Amino acid sequence: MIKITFPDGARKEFESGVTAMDVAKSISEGLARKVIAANVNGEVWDATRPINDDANLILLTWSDTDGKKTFWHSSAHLMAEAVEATYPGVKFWVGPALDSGGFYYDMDLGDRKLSEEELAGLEKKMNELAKTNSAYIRKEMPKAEAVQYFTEKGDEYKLDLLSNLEDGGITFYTQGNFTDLCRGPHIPNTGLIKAIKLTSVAGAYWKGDEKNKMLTRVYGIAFPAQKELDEYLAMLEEAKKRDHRKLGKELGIYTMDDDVGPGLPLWLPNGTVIIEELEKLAKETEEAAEYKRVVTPHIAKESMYLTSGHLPYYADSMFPPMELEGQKYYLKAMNCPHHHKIFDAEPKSYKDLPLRLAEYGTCYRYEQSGELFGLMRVRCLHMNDAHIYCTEEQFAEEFRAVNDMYLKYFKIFGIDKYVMRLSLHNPEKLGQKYVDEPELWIKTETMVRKVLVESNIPFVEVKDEAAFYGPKIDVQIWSAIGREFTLATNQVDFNSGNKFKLSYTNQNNEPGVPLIIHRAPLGTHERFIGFLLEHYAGKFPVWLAPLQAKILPISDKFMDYCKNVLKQLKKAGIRAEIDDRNEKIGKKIRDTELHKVPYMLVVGEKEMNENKVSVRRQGKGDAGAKDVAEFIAGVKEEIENRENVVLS
RNA sequence: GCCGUUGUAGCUCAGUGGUAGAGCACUUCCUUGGUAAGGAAGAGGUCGUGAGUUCAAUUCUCAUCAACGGCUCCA
Repeated sequence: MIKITFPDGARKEFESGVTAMDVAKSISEGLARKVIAANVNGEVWDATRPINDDANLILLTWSDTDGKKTFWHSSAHLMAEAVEATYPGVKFWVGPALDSGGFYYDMDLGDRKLSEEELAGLEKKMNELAKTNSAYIRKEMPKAEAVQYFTEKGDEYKLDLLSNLEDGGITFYTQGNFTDLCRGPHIPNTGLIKAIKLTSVAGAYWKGDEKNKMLTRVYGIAFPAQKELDEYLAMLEEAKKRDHRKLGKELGIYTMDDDVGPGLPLWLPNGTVIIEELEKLAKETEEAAEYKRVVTPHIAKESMYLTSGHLPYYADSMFPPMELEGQKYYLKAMNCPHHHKIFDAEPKSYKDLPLRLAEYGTCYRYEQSGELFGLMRVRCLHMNDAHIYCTEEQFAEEFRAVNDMYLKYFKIFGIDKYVMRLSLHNPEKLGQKYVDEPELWIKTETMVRKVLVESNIPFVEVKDEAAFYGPKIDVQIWSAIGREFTLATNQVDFNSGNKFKLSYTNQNNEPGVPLIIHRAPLGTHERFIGFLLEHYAGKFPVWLAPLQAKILPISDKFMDYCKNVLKQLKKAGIRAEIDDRNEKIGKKIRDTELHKVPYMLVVGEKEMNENKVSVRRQGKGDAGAKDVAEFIAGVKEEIENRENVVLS
């Protein structure tokens, strides 16, 4: 007999070799039907795998994350079975569950191409196979035997997987006619998979290396009930409505034009208003933090990028040079070298430090064509850039001040769904991807970590993600459709000072090399506004809204009064317009609502006689009549405070 | 850059081997209407671009450009 301990601390005795499923059945049939896997002593196991020793047991169902992931991984196997049945000879690589939901399987279909139309056929086959209620059967196999099996099969992919596995504990899973090398675990049987949707087919490099062969990747999602699939698909539809590319078009924020070029957004008047409000915020904030503004050209000679070290290593990400007077000029992909030159323009003393140079600099990056993505990934970008030149002693405080600036901004915008990522170097790549200064790396990484810890900022550490000149903190956010982006960045640079021979005279009249902080708390106009569009679902707070109030006359009899109200609003600095179309009030309200204008001011005879406006807040309906002056005072305050009223 | 998909009016989308259609938006007229679509008429597209097949191409084929879903990349 063995003792099984449950999460609530209860203990119960069972025969050795009992399975989680048996345990579940001993509790109730209903529970047993729901169990899809088990957590045994902290490891996720098949619910059907015998437990031979005393163990802590958690029964996993669909409501557990590990339950869902097991379910999706088993769904990937089911898909592989359907693929193998449909396209014999296919070879499989890996088929994991995704943290974001669903699964994929990478496969080599030889010369065959898989089109999206064929996914429906595969789905149908999967549904048939699911209904056979085939059990997922686990089998351990010695490595030699496994190698022989795949050698005979001619499956170089699984042999590659095996080459990295230790003998012992190598397992295979079989359901129906499909057998796969797999560490598991799996759900008890295919019958649990009730609703399947194969979402897309894509290419994916083998092992994620672009030098390798491109495999075919099929993405899918599955659920234990049709209703959940329907809800999932509805959620995707909702997410699409938030997509900044759709909202950007609907709200007249930006446009792209074939003649201008890919990744080169044209900012429409509405988008430009937002840019100017953001710049105003940044300038106010930076002024208060004693930054100095600078302006630099969009191009520079090759020699500067040789100095900076960007050439030749990053030439691929820069637009090719233009040649003039026997010199090569590059469009700038970053502002730092220009700022370093400004630092270097006059001799510096320690009394000049920290020196903080800020610029909304225009950069051009030759992003690969397949990478462009609305406003989030573009080839022309405006960074909320600044470089802080400081001494080692000043560094921690400066770095902390930059972090505080981030947090202040995030509060203004109500940004709370993000991850701070501390990006560290990889010692194995010193001298290649990273500047070969092992001690400096450790030293600065420790400093940065300390600032984060002391500021009580939750963060994750990621190795091999640093900039080539130093560690950095990135703020990761997700687009409406789930793509991850770096919104803001705060980077340490202990290298460029030397490269540019930057120096200052210290208290002892000796030369010192400044440390540099690269920071962009608002990222770029492009990405930040793309993000804000999705964050607010287009319903900008009043201070950012391109149009803040729209005056809606009941009929044109009240036009003179409307013009008078408009004049007062404009005088108060409120962005306002009159809807002077020959339409009924319901139509005017509907159109203004759809354009997500924060305030609608309905004006008719009553309002005209009382010198009032009937206020309607976007998304909230009629808020009653107010004196014009009272309304203006309220809105002005809302704007000046940059109130972050988020409407549902 | 790579794999797959798509490209018809300002927007969303039908459609066809015999030189195109809807809704919304737009213009004009009627209506002067009180909190999410009043009515009528009109204008608007050489069907992404180039080439090929054909008596005939928006439709079929190829190339190219762009967008979309991924992969890789993101100093």
